[in-house]
Amino acid sequence: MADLQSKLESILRDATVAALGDAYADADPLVTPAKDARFGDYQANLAMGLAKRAGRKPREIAEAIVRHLGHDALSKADVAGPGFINLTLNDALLSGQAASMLRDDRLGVEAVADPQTVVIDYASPNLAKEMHIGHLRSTIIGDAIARVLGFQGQHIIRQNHIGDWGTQFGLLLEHLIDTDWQHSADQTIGDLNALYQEASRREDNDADFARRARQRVVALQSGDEQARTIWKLLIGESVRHMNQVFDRLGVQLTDADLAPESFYNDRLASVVDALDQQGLLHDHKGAKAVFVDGFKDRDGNPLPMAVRKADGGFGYPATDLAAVYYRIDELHADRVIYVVDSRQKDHFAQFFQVARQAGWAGDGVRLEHVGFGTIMGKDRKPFKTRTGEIVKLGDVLDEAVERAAQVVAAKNPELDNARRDAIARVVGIGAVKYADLSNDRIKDYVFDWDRMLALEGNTAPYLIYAYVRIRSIFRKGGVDPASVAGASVVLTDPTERALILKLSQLPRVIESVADSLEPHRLCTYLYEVASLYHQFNHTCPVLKAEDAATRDSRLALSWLVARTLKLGLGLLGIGVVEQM
RNA sequence: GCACCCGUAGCUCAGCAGGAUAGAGCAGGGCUUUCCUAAAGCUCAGGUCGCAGGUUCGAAUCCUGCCGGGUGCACCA
Repeated sequence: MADLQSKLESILRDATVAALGDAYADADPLVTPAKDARFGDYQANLAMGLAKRAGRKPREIAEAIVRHLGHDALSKADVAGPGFINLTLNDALLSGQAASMLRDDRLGVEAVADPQTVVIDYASPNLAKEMHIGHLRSTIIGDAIARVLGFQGQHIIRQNHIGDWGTQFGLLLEHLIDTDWQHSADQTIGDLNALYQEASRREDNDADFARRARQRVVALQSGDEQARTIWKLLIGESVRHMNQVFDRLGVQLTDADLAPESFYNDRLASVVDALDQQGLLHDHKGAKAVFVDGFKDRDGNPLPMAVRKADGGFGYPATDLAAVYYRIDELHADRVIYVVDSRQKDHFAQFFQVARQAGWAGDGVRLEHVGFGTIMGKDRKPFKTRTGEIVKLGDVLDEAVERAAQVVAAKNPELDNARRDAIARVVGIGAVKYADLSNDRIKDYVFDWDRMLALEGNTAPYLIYAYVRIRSIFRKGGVDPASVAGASVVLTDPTERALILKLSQLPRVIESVADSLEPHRLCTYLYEVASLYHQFNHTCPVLKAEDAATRDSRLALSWLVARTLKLGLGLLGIGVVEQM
């Protein structure tokens, strides 16, 4: 099922060739949804651009193309302004489009013909510390991207590149061994957090401790039994905690997706050797480093990327290089996506270039850093608690659910506690995620409870409410959605036309999110759908429609909206509820 | 110092592979409920799209230079 815009593009292309000749077969018809309903449904903007090439006036070209349109999909096509071609679709075509979307469980979004293998590296917290607000964005943006690409039919490989191997473990291990720590079953991540803070403090104040901690890392990485035993306990507890947070967030990451730094330990040497053999390694103050064109340090000297430190240990670039090699060579990635804070932009640019220079990433492989900005407090500084501490992710989720429960209780006091709390979990978590995803990811955004839980505007509660309203209609009317799925959609009101046009744009939106890796585009779209539905709802009675055919048509249209919202929110990792 | 990102209405944000009078929510003024949840809808007011050049038939959108704000430039990830 081709989407409307594709159909129009093909119609316009044919007309352009008919009007101007075969030489114009490659001209992009520049079809876009009309900016204003007064202009029609779609517009084609190619005439102005072709004027110079064809040596004719733009309006003349537009008129020639329109004369050759003569297609029964269009009820109207005319030329306006400097040469815009305004197109109005036949009602029958729109009805047909609605009917075929109703029949299609993918709502008109075709699976890609040639699926790619896409590796997505996201969440990737450092272990041994409790998850905090800084982990939110990577986790949910990455998850949304994985869902969207997965829905397209791409082969998705999630990689949670947890930091389980770095210096923080040296500190923690040394401290625990020092204090004769005994593991017990009821220890939690909170205890680990406290222990880590103690260890950090000692590092700052005790040079000997710091030295021993560094040695402990070496011991761990070379397989020392005592270190390994304690390390496994720490990792186990950290992963358990991480999974709890993922579970609450509704993130699709499991232990099967774990790709810890430690996993690459045995591969580091060979990766570094490979670079050496290609002559890419150079000495830098005793360390082995790669120098990448275009990167300079503060003094303007070439910037080294140390893959092997002077003490023989491997730097984090070595791990990243080993990982990208593994992902391309063994996982056969066509596309590797890193969802990481935009502050690491230079680092990614650097090692992507190394991967290309080393010949690991050929022309067919896309390496992409999906950067994102910082979550700010109302003071426009990085979001902290009132006392200036890092905000724990668990606390944020608790508060979100609590606040959502209050909002729901205020609006719908009849709900019993259990039901209200279940709704609050979906709405509260959804609100946090949506507030994040609906912003252009590259920008910083201000974390604001009131705004994210507001019932109006571009928020999760507004979208979920639109869904709830539709479910309520079906409930009150005692209508089984399956019974209207085959109904023919008739157009009686402009809002119905606007809705169908909007709904039919879903495939384009998905495509644009998949390409730009910007989930906020989907948010904007869903908000427009919900907003149009409320307008439709205001002017068009559904259950009390004038006749049975209109009623069924409107029920069918409502059902299509509900499915679009549910699917779209689902692709963002946000759930819906049946009532609220 | 060098590099990158951001700068759109009072506030929070869309729009930026160029297209018609720049959109939304909040806040402010006014209105709509015999009708499925008024958690809605309609409407008025509000903008030198940071500034200045350039490219173009056409620039918030592309290019250059400034001015603000932020970030990065480790043998830490």
